[in-house]
This record gives sequence, C-alpha cells and structure tokens, in this order.
Amino acid sequence: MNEKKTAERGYHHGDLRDALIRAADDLLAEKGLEGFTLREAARRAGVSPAAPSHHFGGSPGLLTEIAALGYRELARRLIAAGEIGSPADRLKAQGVAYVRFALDFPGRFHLMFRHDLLLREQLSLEEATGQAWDALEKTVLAIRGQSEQSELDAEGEAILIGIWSTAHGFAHLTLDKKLARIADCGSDDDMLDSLFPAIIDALWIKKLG
Amino acid sequence: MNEKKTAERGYHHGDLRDALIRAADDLLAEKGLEGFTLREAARRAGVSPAAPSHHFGGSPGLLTEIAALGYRELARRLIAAGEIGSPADRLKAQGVAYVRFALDFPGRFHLMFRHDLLLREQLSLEEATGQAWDALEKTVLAIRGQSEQSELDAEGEAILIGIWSTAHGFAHLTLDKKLARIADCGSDDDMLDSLFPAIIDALWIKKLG
DNA sequence: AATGGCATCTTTACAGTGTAAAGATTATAC
DNA sequence: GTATAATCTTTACACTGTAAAGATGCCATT
Repeated sequence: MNEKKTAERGYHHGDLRDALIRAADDLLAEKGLEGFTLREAARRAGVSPAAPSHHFGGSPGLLTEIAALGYRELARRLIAAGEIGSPADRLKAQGVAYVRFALDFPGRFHLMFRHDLLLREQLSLEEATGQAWDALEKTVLAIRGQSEQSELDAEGEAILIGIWSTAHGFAHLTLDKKLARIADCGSDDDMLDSLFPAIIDALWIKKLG
Repeated sequence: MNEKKTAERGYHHGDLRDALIRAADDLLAEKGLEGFTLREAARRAGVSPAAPSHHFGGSPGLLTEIAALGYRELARRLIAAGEIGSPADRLKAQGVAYVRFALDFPGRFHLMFRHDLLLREQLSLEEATGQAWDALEKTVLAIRGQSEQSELDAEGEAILIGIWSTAHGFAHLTLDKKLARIADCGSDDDMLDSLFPAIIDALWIKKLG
C-alpha cells in the first residue's frame, strides 16, 4: 500500500512484523479470506515475498496473529455486551454481539474457524480465544446461579454451547446468504437486528429469564 | 486411482464425467476440502489436468456437482428423520441428522457452505438445496399447525432458522474441535449423541412439545 | 461406405502460489 | 572494531488452475 519500497527505506524495514499484520488484515477486510495471499500482503508492506517467513515462519503464522486479533476484538465486544441487564438479557446481548462481529469482520471471522490455516498451539491465539470464551461462560454461570470460580454444571454447558452454536450458525448462514430464501429482509444488518433477536426471544430467553 | 490410463483405455474415456465426480468425492472424503485439487482429481481419474474443464468448465463446476450430491444425501436423511414421532420429536431428530451428516461427510459439508468455491446458480445445486430445505420446513409447519402448502408465519421462520442455525453451528464447532475445551466427551460421535440432544432438550423442545 | 463435423481428451504454456536455500545488508554485543 | 546475529532479497522449485491449440475417435449425413 503506502509502505515504502526498499530503495527509500533502506534494507531494514524497522517495523515489518506489525506492518505485515496490518497489510494482511487490510487485505482480508477488502477481499475476504479467499482474496488473501501471502505474497500480496508482502507486496502491500513493500517487501519481498520471502520476507514474512522470517517473522511468522509462514503463511499460517501470519494468519494466526490476525485470528488472535479477531478473538481479542470479539472478546472486547462480548465483555461490553455482558455488562448490563439481567443474566438472560446479557446472554442475549452477547449473542447479538457475536453475530455483529461476524458481519463487521467477515474475513477475520471466517479465518478464526479455519483450523487448516492456523497454528492452534500458538500462545497468542489460545489466550485470545480464552478471553472470548470466558466472557460467555461468566454470563452462563450467572444464569445458573453459580459462583464465578466454579465449573459449569451440565445444564450450563448445554446453554453455553447452545447459544454459541446458534449465534455461530446464524452468522455463517447469513454471511453465506442462505437465509435470503426464507426471511427476505433487506440487508444482513436487518437480519441481525430483527430476525436474530426473534429467534433468541422465541426459543431461548423465555425459558431462562 | 484404479482408473485406466490413456494407453489401456483409448483416447476417449467414455464415462469421464461420472468418474471425475467419484474421484473428487473420494479425494474430499480422504483428505478433506483443503486436500482437494482439480489436478489430483484428474490424476485419479487417469486423465490430463485439462480434461475436467470440458465437462465442468472449471474447478467450481466440478465441486458444485459434489455439493449437490451432498445436499441430496442430506435431504434424504432429513426426510427419513422427519417421518416418525410428534412434530417436536421430528424436528429434534432432524437436527441430530443434520449434525450426523456433517460428521459423516466433513469434506462435503464444508464444501456445501463455501460459496466462493461453488456456482450458486447451477440448477442441480438449487434443486438439491431446495429438497433439504423443504424437509425442515414441513416439520416446522406441522409444529405451527399450518397446512403443508401455506407459508411459514413469523414464529415458524424463527423456529426454522433457529434449529438450522443451532445444528449448523454445532456441527461446525464440533468439526473444528472448539468444544473440546468445555465438554470433554471422547469422540465427536459422543458429542452428537449426548451433548447435542441435551441442548435441544434443555432449550428448545420443552417449549415446542 | 466415405466423409465431415463434433465431442472428447492431450499437449503446451502461462501467470500465479508458498516457501526453502543461499546471499546481501545492517544492527548489536562484546 | 570486529564477530555474530537479525533482517531482508534473490533465486529457485514444485505446485496450482486454466486458456489455447492440436490429436483422436464417434456419429450422422450423404
């Protein structure tokens, strides 16, 4: 992109690692996961095709950092959504936030669940995943009337995995335009704002709240 | 694979279209979607790399046929699962069947929702998708007490998209091993047999049945 | 039966990809 | 000030999908 070429910046970049992450993230936002190539990311950072390997080992290494970035942003939103209202309201808000994140960052979102493109064991990824996870778990613990330190009971597990599955599936199906056939809402945002809460209300929250 | 080479079979294959579909489907079953390449499929069918283009136009053309194959198999199972029991039981059984299909054919399943790899407008695909869809819709209409010909009401839409989202998300998360952290069931099959019904029971069926 | 046309498959070629290996350059530590 | 390590480039290789053009065999028309 606006990154300097070798001639103007000298042999060493100085901040290549971050520059590559930014370039790759931009690329994902612009062209989606399928439009991403490591060479193009390097091109945008103004550096040779082989340069990224020294910082990330390879394509999965770079993508993993972006996935971690995604999980951190997701966690931030889930935490924010879990701050006000009754436990049931908070869980609902977190479900909406989950889908909203997917619609705001489709590239990141798809990447985050492509384990064939990621290094699962990478610390930064496991850490960020844990944050997002804990935000949901905390709310479910409140619903079950359990303390924050305790382990989820069986019903709590079912609720947690249930809300996650529903939000995750809804996000995927919306991004894939699979729902257009039934619910003929205009934009994806309309889907999220009206349809998704309707699902939660009709089939989840009434039981929990 | 066991397909004859040009020398032994003559210049014309005779049944290349089907042979390629079989080879590609096998490849997907063996190595998953990420292991698929058009050239490898051609190799297994014993033909040149450019041969598939004459029958399918290109890689997406071939993959679309396999996705259609997947939707037909899915529809078959959904219909079978929707034949006995109360409407609520049937919907639950269809949810389980949906996830079971995903675990039985991970390659096909992933492919079916990768619209970047498919030709959405292809008739064979739209047809097969419709079949799977109708099987679910029929059950929800029964739950709502509506006739089979009528359109789903708003609550019916929510139920339909809800069960689909939940099953779809659960399938994806299971295949991605994202649930191992909470529910430490052994195999994926255990997840499906015990955990998924628990979700449906706890949060869906009680309301509907 | 011969022949022309068409469908089918191969060959060749090209622009891409990710990344390994080795060379060039610069920063850093001693 | 010099050795060492870190950083980036160059070159090269084995892949990929597919476009273009040539080879082959089937089939219908005459």
